[in-house]
Amino acid sequence: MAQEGTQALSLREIARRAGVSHGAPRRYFPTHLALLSAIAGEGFADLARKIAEEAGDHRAGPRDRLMVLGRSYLDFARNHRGMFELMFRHDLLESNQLGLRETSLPLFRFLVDLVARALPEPGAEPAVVAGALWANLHGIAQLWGWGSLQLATGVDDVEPLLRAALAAHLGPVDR
Amino acid sequence: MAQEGTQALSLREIARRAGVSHGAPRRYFPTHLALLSAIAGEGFADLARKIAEEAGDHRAGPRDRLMVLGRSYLDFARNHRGMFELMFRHDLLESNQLGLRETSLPLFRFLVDLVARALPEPGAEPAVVAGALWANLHGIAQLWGWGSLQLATGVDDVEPLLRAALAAHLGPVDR
DNA sequence: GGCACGCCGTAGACACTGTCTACTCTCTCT
DNA sequence: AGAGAGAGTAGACAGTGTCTACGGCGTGCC
Repeated sequence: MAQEGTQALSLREIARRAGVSHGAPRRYFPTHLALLSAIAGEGFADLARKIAEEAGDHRAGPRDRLMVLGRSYLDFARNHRGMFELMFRHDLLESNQLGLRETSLPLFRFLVDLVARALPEPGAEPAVVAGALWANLHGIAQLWGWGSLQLATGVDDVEPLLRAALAAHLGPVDR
Repeated sequence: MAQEGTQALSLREIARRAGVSHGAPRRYFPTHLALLSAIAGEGFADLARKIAEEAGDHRAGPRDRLMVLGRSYLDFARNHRGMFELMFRHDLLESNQLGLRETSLPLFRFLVDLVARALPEPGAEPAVVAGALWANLHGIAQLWGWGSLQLATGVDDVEPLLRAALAAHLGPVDR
């Protein structure tokens, strides 16, 4: 159900699985895009929950928690490919139904907070570093998801890339 | 024409614009996906050409050329949004028609080469660093493209993010 | 108690889409 | 001249998202 391809998301197919007629969803979602946006919103909520669970351990250091966060992000992208792709479909974010774009803000603030505490020198702007780090995670998730990175780098495990990304943005681990 | 949305890419619409009947494209491309793959292939060729032009100046240092490369990548993503999205559509790369995935390999090799020469210490694996850097560029392009990064970081210019990404993966600029 | 009114779902129409197939036209080669 | 291949047309088919008319159903009001 998590990765059945985009044809399983047709309005009529969704209605069919719900056991209702093809016109029924229209009572609740004015358009197909609105329905998909709602589903994507659920995805963002799931991701936030998962990350809060796994990276929420306050006893661990910020650097370790960022590592866990990154792994959670990549895991989510891999294990829920269809959902991940749906969440970042540009036509959904473009129309911005249900404030979908804002949905990722709390998650980002969590990231900024961790980055601010993990940064070695207080000179760098945490929001910018966090933005660059998020972009890096996201890019790895995307490119890895469709095999480009494996093909290009010859690596078959995503861990070294994650490690490299964190070391790059937060400085080497030994300090 | 570069950003008219996905509905302009319907098989029948393409045929209409070409002034032929809806069945004609089928002579050359067995399926809609194959046609889109061919278009995406053109996109990769364009991007490679643009980058070779702009970052191909051998007199400049590798670090500066990487900066130019990054800017080219982000420019391309911004100025050809529809094409950029098409190029990295997972269903195209999945089906891998016309070896679409391999199309980006020369470009990546170019990147690895530059990274290898720009890296401060020879200890790091250039392919991994290049992969992480590519992912970072790609992530910035994506997230920036739909406004999430602007919203999250409060920045309205990509340049600081690009600078941060390069500094992160290649070390600070003053060395 | 009768009844109007929302809410919810159904079913059909409409204009699309991608694919498949039968058909025509035109050019080339023998 | 005639056959065959290549290229394009046009119609059918199942499927899609949206729109509209219609039918139950319960609730509140007089």
